[in-house]
Amino acid sequence: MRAAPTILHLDMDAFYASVEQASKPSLRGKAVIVGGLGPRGVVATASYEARRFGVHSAMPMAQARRLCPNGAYLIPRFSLYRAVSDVVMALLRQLSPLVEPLSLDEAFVDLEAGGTAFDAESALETGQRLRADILAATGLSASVGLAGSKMLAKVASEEAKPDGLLLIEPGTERALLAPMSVRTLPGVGPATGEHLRRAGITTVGDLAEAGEDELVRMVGRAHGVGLYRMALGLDDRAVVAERDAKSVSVEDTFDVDLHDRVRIRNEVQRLADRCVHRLRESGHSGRTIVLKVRRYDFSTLTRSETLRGPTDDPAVVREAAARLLEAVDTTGGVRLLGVGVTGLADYTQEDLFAQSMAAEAAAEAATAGGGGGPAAEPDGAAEAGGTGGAGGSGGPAEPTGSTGPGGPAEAPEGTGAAGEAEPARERRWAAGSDVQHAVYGPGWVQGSGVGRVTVRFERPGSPPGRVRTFRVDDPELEPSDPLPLVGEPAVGEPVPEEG
DNA sequence: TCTGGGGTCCTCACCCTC
DNA sequence: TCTGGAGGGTGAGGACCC
Repeated sequence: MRAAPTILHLDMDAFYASVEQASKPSLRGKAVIVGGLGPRGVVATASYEARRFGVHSAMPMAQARRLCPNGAYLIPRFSLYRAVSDVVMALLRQLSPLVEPLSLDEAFVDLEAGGTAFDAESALETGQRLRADILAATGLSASVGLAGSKMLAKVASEEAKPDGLLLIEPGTERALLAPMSVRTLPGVGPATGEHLRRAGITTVGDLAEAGEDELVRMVGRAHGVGLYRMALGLDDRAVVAERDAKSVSVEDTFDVDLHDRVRIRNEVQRLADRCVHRLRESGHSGRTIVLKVRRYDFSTLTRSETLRGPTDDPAVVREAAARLLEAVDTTGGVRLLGVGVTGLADYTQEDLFAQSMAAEAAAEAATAGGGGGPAAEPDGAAEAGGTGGAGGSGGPAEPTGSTGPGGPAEAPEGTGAAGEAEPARERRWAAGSDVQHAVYGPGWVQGSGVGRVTVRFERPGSPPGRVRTFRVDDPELEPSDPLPLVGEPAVGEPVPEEG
């Protein structure tokens, strides 16, 4: 039996870059590249204008700058992207209760389950209406794929990009897929693609011809069976609305490799705290602690330890991470450190009991005048990016992307100047971030350096605004929250001048 | 100036128990 | 008592995705 083409795959076009263009009118039609701006940053999203220069996601930012020196380079503003994504996902949920978000800008929808489509005609109509609704609600374009399965719907939206819609008619799948590159199929990345190419398999048609046994021999059981079925256009995975997280992790890449063992230890502790913070936010505890280390030569290793029971105690995670670090040789330097927790469990009574015991023990230790042990730290120590005083390290680390070009270097290692009044740090203005000026109103940072910050005063829906330069410590300039892309009345705000 | 961050899934090796 | 195999748990690494 052929499935009706009622699985919809939605893909927002160049999402982060499009949001930036919508919120910054002077960037419309220009090459916009969003990603980490530090020396080790990579491109998260490039606008279609930037793609014409060969810039694409996951490319090192330095390479992107060489290819497209006149592009606008911006840091990601996830809070804004999340807000826009919420609007889009709400529109999808009006179509069906079965919506499976894959990321901020992508989702599957089972239209039949929502009663909004039951055949090709009604699916097409729904898809077109959805694209129009998204445009009206966000000002952004989206591509839609419609087919009888998730895999084919995703292939369809990929083919429809940008700003298009494609429906794959039941019965035409194999003929459509056959000439396509194996890389079209989800799960075939650079390594598998190269592996297949060496065996003379470059198209989906070649995959189908090779047969299941041959593919299993080449790429393993699970992958081989899956690949063969996809090559035949077969995919019966259901759209799943709710998925449980399986792990929580945090990691930082450093602008400069870390060598100092004390500093490395401190960073691991800080990451452990951040990880626990995220773990608690998600309402989980976890049993296996994972330490990730990427060394100076980009070789990556992980070390893990499974506890007797799940925990969300920062002291326990810190200690486990520290133990794991002891077994890792870091001579030569490390460029990335990460701490993760897997084997997640729901919050349980046992956990609460264990924690209260730990808290009691900590309180006792404190009253006994011990002091110092990490286990004695109050709960608040898990707060991410908190006061920074707990760790005693030389100030918070600078993850890649946080500094602008030519920004001040991170604090020197081992400067434990606790107690001494630190010299006031120069205010930093990351390119692309939102600001509010007491006189000129809302704007965004176009660039900064040598004590100056350049701001363009414009807002979503306004004409391109004018640029002004201020001292970085100008008291009239404040960081601000992003403005909504659509529907914000510009009452009482100064109107940007045409520049 | 090479190569982010947060995930998922799979494979393989090793150890232990039955 | 010894041996072999199955199967689960654990640890490490690789590939992939957005």
